[in-house]
Amino acid sequence: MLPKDCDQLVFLAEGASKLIVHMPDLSEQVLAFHFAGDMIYLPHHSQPGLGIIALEDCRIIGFPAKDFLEIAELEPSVLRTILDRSLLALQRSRNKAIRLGRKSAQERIADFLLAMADRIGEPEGNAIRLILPMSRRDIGNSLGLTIETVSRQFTELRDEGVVSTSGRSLVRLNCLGELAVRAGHKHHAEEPCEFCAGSKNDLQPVAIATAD
Amino acid sequence: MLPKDCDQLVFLAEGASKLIVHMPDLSEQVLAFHFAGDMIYLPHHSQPGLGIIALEDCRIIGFPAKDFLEIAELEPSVLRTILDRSLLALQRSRNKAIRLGRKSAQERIADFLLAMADRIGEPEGNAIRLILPMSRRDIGNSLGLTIETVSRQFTELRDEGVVSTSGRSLVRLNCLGELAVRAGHKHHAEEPCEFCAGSKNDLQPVAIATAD
DNA sequence: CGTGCATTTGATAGCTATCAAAGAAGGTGG
DNA sequence: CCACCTTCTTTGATAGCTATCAAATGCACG
Repeated sequence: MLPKDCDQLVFLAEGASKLIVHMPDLSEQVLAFHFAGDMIYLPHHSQPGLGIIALEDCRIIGFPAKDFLEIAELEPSVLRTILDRSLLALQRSRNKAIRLGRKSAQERIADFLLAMADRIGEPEGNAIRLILPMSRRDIGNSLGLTIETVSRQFTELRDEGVVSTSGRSLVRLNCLGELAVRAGHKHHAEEPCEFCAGSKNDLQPVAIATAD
Repeated sequence: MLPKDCDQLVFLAEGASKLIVHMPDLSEQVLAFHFAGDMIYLPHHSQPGLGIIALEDCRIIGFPAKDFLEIAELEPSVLRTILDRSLLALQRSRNKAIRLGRKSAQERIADFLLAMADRIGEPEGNAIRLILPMSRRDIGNSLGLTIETVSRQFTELRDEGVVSTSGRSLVRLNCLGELAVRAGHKHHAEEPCEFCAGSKNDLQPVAIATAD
């Protein structure tokens, strides 16, 4: 696909992808997920083994970084935009490092869901609807958890009504406040939503409409 | 110290520092260590709670990012330099995420020591001498480990002759190959050094000269 | 409707955090 | 220069969490 002999600047125009790195043990580690509008810098030269893998149909545009940046220097605003995007990527990477460094499995999953809600969530009343393009394996790989642990955390959140799921990819976040608590972002939800308040002890999770 | 009401660009001219973020539970998380020559971008605006803390006497220069970048746009090569530094920071952050995501305590410590060797190590024969400016607590905090686990891993590496220590801050990496194996970078050391070869089973670690 | 893969669920082992206490290291004041 | 004190580090014992192994269930696709 993309030439791998030099640094690449890739623009993801449409779709969703994962940025991965091949590990010495031949497995792969997910570094980040990317969505429409993202810019991805691939320093093949200083860090071999990087790769972008599509999670669904994508439209991407790639340039050799060297050439692109040389041209961009003629137009500082372009360079500035690339800088801003890189700084955003850095911020996301640091936030991820925090997740991985000192958070439990449930905190990582809750934090992940909130991060996805920010990026690809669609409001649905007081809740947020998510269509996750990545598998449980990818999620676990990205968060430093096994697929089984990811599944158990989803089950727990579902049993407690914080989220609802339908099929493999559709997730509805019923109570962002409670999720933020689970993610360790705050200590107590100020206003428990109807789902959390009711289903914490005994109620079954509400069925989720698959949309039309 | 530095104004915290707007994004800052900080240049560390001399010394060593840690970049931290204050967590909701009032504890702090170490995001990165920085050394002479590093550029650090502090997005106070989009991510409150960041801070730079000196680990030893430092000389630092800080600018409001907005003003600096406006001026830098007039000189593309400057902007380009800042971009390159940011991309380097991104790469380091991603590597750290890998460490935190799927590595054991020993792998994290070994990887950390190799990373420090690259940045502030001084060759000493076939070994590398490190003067660590940060405490065990900072190391653990940075790697997502407790201070006790860090200490246990140091002890193990010391008992096996891979490293020698003297006092709190002086560490000598006796066998980079073995350390790389411990870090999970490769599977077998091609040429075990004198220390590793001899002390793997029974020899005591060699005393380390404190240098004058 | 059957096949294959992803997910879920269950039981157990291993690793690291936590709790507790002893032992160095460095700094201070006598 | 030495005794003391504070802080950091090391060491030990235990509990908790997650990985691992194993098997069942569910979902998508042909």
